This record gives sequence, structure tokens and C-alpha cells, in this order.
Amino acid sequence: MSDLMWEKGYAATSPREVRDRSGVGQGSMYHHFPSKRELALAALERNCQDLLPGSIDPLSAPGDPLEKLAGHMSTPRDALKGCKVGRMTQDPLVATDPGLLAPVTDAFEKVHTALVAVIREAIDAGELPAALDPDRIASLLQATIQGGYVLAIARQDRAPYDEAVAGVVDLLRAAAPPPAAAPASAPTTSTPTHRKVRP
Amino acid sequence: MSDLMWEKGYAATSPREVRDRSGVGQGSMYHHFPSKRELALAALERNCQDLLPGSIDPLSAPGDPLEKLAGHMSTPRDALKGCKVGRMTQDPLVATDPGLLAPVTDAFEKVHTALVAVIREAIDAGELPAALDPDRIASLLQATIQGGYVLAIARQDRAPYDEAVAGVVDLLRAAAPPPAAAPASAPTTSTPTHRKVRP
DNA sequence: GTCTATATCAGGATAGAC
DNA sequence: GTCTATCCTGATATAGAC
Repeated sequence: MSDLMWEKGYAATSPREVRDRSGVGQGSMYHHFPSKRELALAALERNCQDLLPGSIDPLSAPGDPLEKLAGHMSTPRDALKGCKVGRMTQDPLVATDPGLLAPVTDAFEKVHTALVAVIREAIDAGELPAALDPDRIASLLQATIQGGYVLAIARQDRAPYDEAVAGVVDLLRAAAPPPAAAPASAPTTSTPTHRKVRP
Repeated sequence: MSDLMWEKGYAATSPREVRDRSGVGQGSMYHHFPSKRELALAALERNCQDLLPGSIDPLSAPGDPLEKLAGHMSTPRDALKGCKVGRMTQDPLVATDPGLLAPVTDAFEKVHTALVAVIREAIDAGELPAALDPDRIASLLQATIQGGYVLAIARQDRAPYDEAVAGVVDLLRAAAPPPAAAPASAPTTSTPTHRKVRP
């Protein structure tokens, strides 16, 4: 079911397909899950768990903040298959069902939080202008990936996905040096625990 | 059908709903369209025509390039409803049907072309660094919008859409002044017809 | 717990009167 | 050209044997 949700979404996946692909009888499935919806919920939570560590852990690891952001964007992704999690937002049955949408909301929120932390590190390190809003940049990075999938599928070609990702990394680098301020000064309101001075 | 495609996608829309909403008999529909697919194709082409002029015309109009890009991003959009066109890419029946996907491919391509032209103008005008790749930035801008919809629906809140859009505009502005080069020099390979010198 | 067989209903399309 | 009535299939779920 997890795979089928990724390939075809929730609404378009039938119990029959689940049975065929899993080799399990129809009755067994309904013995363990009261309905297709509950099965989908379990599958979705599993898909979120599959993706989250790979997204969040590298961001939490030590390393140069801007490089971590670039690395996050460059993580290999199958642009033409779409996002296991993000795709659910376009499924009308999922988007209108708060219970099914919850794992999706949660997954995006967790990645957002991790991104914001790294963006703050980058600002503190003088790699990004202090005038940038970390929430905006974090949402932009997530949107770039999700939107990249849309463009890639629309063209049946991963090129626009790669372009968008490369574009936002280019822009981050182009925006990098705060024109005149000294990198190590101008502290933000938070305690500068992970401040990092560029040479 | 156009409305239903927007609200629920293609696969999730039944002929019965079309009949109910339009007040037309089932037979009438099949008199004009041989199948649901042909009806959907017509509806989709109509949706593309609805959106394209509003996206492209302002970009082709005269005006400051960077402001045109910012204006394109800030065009009011119903973030929680998703994109009439982009949403189709997540519908498995559409994505696997070249005939249905064609209008979508085409619409994105046309906006991309218009964006690239304006980005070149901005570079020629010295508003953006010449090192930026117009195709990348154009794909990034489109991805930001499409991905913003995904984030907004995931959170059932338009805030992340607005953040992403604001974020990319912030980055464009932050990247703006090419550090040291004279704005009016360093011509690109194309004839600089619409060159614009910043004071 | 798993299986096959079956019930129920909606999606998609057709028939044929008007 | 439009309508109502109807057909066929597959999606979802249940029954009940093993």
C-alpha cells in the first residue's frame, strides 16, 4: 500500500491492487485494517517515517550551514515519481480528511523546523544576510522541491526540477555576503551558541 | 467540469457530478463529448487559457524587470485551492496520458519562456548578477508557486505559500547588485535592445 | 489469521423516447 | 440536442469456510 500510495495516490488505489501486489487475500487485509482509509493512514505514516530521517538528520549533523542547505537540496530524488508525502496534498480524499492529512502536516513541519535552525546558523556564521527571514527561506526551500516535482512531471523530464534546485542554491550563494557588516558582529536576539566566524 | 477539475482533479470527478452541477442531462454530455476524457481535455484547455494571459501579459508589458518578477510572484492566488493546471500533474490518470498532459506541459513552457525573457532583462539592466542562469531562476520561480500550494494545503494555511513567495523575492533582491561590475557594461551575447541603466 | 465467494454501490457509458 | 432509464464494470466491504 505504501508503494501504491506513492505511485498512484490514495483515491486511485484500490483494495484489489493491494491484494494483487501483496499476494495477500482480501479478507486478510480487512482483518488487520478495518477499511482502506486505516490502511492508507498506516502506509502514509510509514512513508513519512521513511523519508524524515534522511531529510532531517543531515541537517542536524555538524558541518558548514550553507553546505548543509545545499546538500539538502541536492539529495537525490526521483523527480518524475513525485514526493511520497507531498503528493498526498493533491489527493482530494486526503486533503479533506484531517486524520489523513495530519502525518503530512507533521512531516513538513519537522523539516521546516530543521531548515530554520540551519538557516539561523548560516546567518550567525555570516554566510547569509541577517535581513533574511529564516521561515521564508525554509518555506522557499521546501516549496522548491515540491514545485520541482510538479514541473518535472509536467514536462516528463527531470530537468526543471534540477534547474529549480540549482537556481535556489545559486541565489543563496549570490546573496551570501552581507554587503558591509562584520560577520562575527551584529548578534541576533538569540544566544549565539553556534556562532561561527568565517576567516 | 472545469471547476470540478480544479476542485477535485480529473480522476476524482464523476460524470454524475458534472451532470448535477451543470443541470444538464447525462445524455447531453455524451452527445457533445464522446467520453469523460474528452470532456476533461476540453475543460483543461479552457483552464489553461483562463490562467495564461494573466500570467504572461504582465510579464511582457513594459516596466522594471525585477518589479515585474516580484509582481508575478505576488499575483493573488488562492493558495488552499491549488493550481488549476499544476494540480493535474498529480493525477495519475492525467500524468500517464500524454494527450491530457500536453496542455499542462505547454502552459508551463509558455510561462517559463516569458519568465526567462524578463530575467534576461533584469540581468541586462544590472538588477541581477550576470552569473545567474535565467532558466534556473525561471524554473525556481515556477516551482516556488507550485510548491507553495503544496505546503499551504499540507498545513491548511496559506502562510507557507506567502512565505515561500516572499522568500524568493527577498533572495532576488539580496542577490541584486553585481558586487563590483558596472551595470551597463559586460553585454551578454544577445543584442541588448532592452538594456536599461541603473542610476 | 487467511482464504474464496459474494454483496452492494458508484463510476462510466449507452439506448432510445421526445 | 436533450432527456430518463438502464447496462456493465470495478471499488469497497462482508461472510463464513478452513
